[in-house]
Amino acid sequence: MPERNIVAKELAEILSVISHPARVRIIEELGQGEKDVSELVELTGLHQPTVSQHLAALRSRRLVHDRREGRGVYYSLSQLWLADWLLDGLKLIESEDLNGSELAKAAKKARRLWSVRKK
Amino acid sequence: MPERNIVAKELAEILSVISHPARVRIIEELGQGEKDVSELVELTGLHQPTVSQHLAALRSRRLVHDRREGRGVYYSLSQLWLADWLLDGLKLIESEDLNGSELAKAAKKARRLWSVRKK
DNA sequence: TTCGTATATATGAATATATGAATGTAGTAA
DNA sequence: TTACTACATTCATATATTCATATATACGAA
Repeated sequence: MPERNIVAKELAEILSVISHPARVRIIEELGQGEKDVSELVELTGLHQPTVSQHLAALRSRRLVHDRREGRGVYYSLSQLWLADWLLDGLKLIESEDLNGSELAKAAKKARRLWSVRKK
Repeated sequence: MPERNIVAKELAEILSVISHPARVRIIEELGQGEKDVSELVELTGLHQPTVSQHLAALRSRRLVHDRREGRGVYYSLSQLWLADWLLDGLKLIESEDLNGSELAKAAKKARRLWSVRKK
């Protein structure tokens, strides 16, 4: 079944672009709406070049889209549901150690925080 | 927001366990139901030690559960919806290059194949 | 043009991950 | 016990990622 292997490989590649703490954070922040690099730097507490590098990785897979306006470059999710899909994945953490571990609680809280889409 | 960072890190860690072609395949195969190592070796065409290593990775995050019966060790998904969730992620491929590229077509086909849960 | 701000890219050292070969262990049958 | 089958682990090597620093580019204002 070479077809399944090809698709599995592609999917794995996309997932590995996503599977980095900084990139998860960026995706969730962008789930709240378009932001420019400075905002993302501030929100994540990372160095600007680091943020740019992660954005480049996300861009390379077209997970995000960029738009230049004036001095800033504004990023948004190519598909807004990506953030929601990721949030659903949080359930993996929530039930991982079954009974309300600290981590599971944090995950629930984060899911609540992030799933509110601010206007 | 240290809470978000902790959760993002955890989620990223789980995603990186998943984000390997062999592990995606294994998860999807297990989405069809419990299988022992030999079956997985045959289905994926990988060497047995390789399959065992990937299973160990998935086990370490409790994404799969193992059960010994006679000679074989049977694996199953800790949460069946994990396979479905992953399949939803395939939409990322399907829409990535917009108009029906070969890859997008393959992804659609794979999603059909895998989303049928055999009895 | 020059200056300042915002963002991107290049480099290199540290670290992490993957792969394949060899070996180890657990159970079954005789 | 021995031999066989099924599976797991270890280790060495190869390869890839990551982060910080330095440098480059793009644009607006003056």
